[in-house]
Amino acid sequence: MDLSKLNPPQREAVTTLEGPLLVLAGAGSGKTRVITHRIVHLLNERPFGASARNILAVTFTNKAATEMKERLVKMAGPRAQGVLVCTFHAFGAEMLREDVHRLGWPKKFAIADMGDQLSLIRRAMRDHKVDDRAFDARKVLTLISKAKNSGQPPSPKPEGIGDDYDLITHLVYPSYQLALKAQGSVDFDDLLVLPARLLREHEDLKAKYTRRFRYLLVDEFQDTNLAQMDLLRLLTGESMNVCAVGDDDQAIYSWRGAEVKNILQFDTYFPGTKEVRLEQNYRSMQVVLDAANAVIAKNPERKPKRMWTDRAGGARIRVVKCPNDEEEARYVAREIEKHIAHGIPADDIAVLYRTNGQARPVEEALREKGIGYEVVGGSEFFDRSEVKDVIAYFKVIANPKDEVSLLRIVNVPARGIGDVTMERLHTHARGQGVSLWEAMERSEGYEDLPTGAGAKVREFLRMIERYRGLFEGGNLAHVTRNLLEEIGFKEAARAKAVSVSSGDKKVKSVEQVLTSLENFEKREGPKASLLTYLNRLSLDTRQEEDEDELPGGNRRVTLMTVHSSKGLEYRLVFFIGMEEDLMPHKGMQGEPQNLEEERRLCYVGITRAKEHLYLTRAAIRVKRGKDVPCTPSRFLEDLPPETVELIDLEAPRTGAPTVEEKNFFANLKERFKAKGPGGGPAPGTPGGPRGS
DNA sequence: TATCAACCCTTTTTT
DNA sequence: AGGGTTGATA
Repeated sequence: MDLSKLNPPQREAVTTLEGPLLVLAGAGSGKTRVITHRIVHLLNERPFGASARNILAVTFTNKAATEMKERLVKMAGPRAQGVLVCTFHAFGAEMLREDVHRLGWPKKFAIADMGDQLSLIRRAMRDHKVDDRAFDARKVLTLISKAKNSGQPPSPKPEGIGDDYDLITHLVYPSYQLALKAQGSVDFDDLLVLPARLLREHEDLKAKYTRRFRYLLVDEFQDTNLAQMDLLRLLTGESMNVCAVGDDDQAIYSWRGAEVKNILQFDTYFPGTKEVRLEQNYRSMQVVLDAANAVIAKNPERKPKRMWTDRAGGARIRVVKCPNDEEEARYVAREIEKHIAHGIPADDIAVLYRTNGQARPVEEALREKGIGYEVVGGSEFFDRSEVKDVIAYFKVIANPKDEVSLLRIVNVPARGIGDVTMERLHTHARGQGVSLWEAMERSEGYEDLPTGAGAKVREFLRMIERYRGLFEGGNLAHVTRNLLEEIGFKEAARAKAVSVSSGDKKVKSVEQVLTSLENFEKREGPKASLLTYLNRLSLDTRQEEDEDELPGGNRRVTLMTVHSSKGLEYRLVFFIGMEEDLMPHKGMQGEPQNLEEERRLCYVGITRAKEHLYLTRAAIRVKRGKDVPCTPSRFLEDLPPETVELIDLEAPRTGAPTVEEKNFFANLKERFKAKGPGGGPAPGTPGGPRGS
């Protein structure tokens, strides 16, 4: 490996192998390069005989993990296969897979998704006589998650209770945790908390893991939370060979409990930390970097740093005002078409937005033009009710104690087992202290149950048990097909639909589940089971790529939230919806820290661009089916005028610009004039707005 | 117990 | 706009 291609601080980060190391890596400073080179360097140097399996690299997403692993293998060959690259959560799941029984969970535990969590919380609320409609279960979930991540055990703590939600949380948290355990499940937070407990309470495990993982690397360290830090410290052990890479300016997950503190106080957790700063940006042109720096500079309390680049100049940033969100999308599609014609490959183009809902119009506009695209994240597929139903069948078959899923499917398709019946069974289950499933098994003796209802319940039970046996033999997709056929699932789904086309869509999504299951079996081979499939599903939200042939080869434009774009880069970036209440998002403006995080989010979005950047906004946007006038994002006003080219798409047929908008543009134009215009778009780039 | 119409609220971001 | 829930009716 050629270390001379690295700049001095990069080289230092790569070659400092022993002891704690904190790499403060600004946007585009070659962070990933440092991590991969460092791992390859470890493989080459073999300090104290260390080999690939002594290295653990933790990334933020599964996507990042896969990509890093691929890169490593490319750089270092097959010996890099032994390096473990994964997310904290995936790592935790792996640890639990082996040893969670020591904490009283079954070896075959399931991972509860957010829907499961909310159902359990709602039921716990009802058990505590809390109206689950008057109080938002999601808020309770957030509070429980915060409690877990800050190390609070599930015991009610009378002091420190503030408002109603605090009280409810203290009531509900223990019941929730008990219910979770009773159905043999763990939630996302448990994937971090329970492994830490294993290491803390079991010396042999601590020895096993610290001996195995002697070199730890953590990417995106600014977005780790307390539980992750805790786990990291336990894994690090005495050696403290830990390398954390991050950028406090890109901390955008505080809402999930991430603590920038982890980066700012790294040295107190790991005494003797060596700090390396990477301040040269290799990614973006000067213009883009100037804009990004101007936006982030307004945040107080950052680690001082100055990003610079030697890539002078660049195309001005297009700040585009569009009449409405639909026009915005069509403008984006038109420009993408032009840039592709000018030689920028589609897979070097990204459209970024604050909320997943903004993807819709863009998708439509791109489809209209026949431009291939891929939507990252946005679990739309797994949110469809028929998909959830099929998954719920899997969950019940894999784990009969999963009450949430059982209740979901017991009457889907309708088989005459209604709410009344299930309610009665539930009462019996409670009374006898058994699971709902067991109550169903014993239902023959229940007097309040009509014989017809009881018979149907037991018939359902036998059917599920029969399929449990069939699934044991592998052939998951095939068995699933039989199951769905037997219960008439597709027909029922189609019948439930409001229209023919939506019925077709439902059937198609069911078929997609089958395809995904088939692919999973192909990848995993004989060790594929329903449980491993379900666990992979909850840990890795990536959708399968469909293999459709596209006009422009298989290169696609990427559509995603700014959050998902962290760590990625594109030659051409569209950051859409640059409006107040969207970017920064509504409700994020009260607390100053929230606004600061929105600003960092904006910074992250801007710094994804290597060459061309568009910041678009709509004067009118459809929100919940209503036209809402929108004012420009305050962040636009922070852009240095000399980096900006203002474009105002023709006024719409309806809706004149608001006074604020007029003022804003007048203002920016004045500043623009004062600084002196720098001419039109840079050579070789497509022109401004033109009608279609 | 199933079905249909009226009403409701949603929306931040993700492992 | 869209899906989910509630309440009246078969």
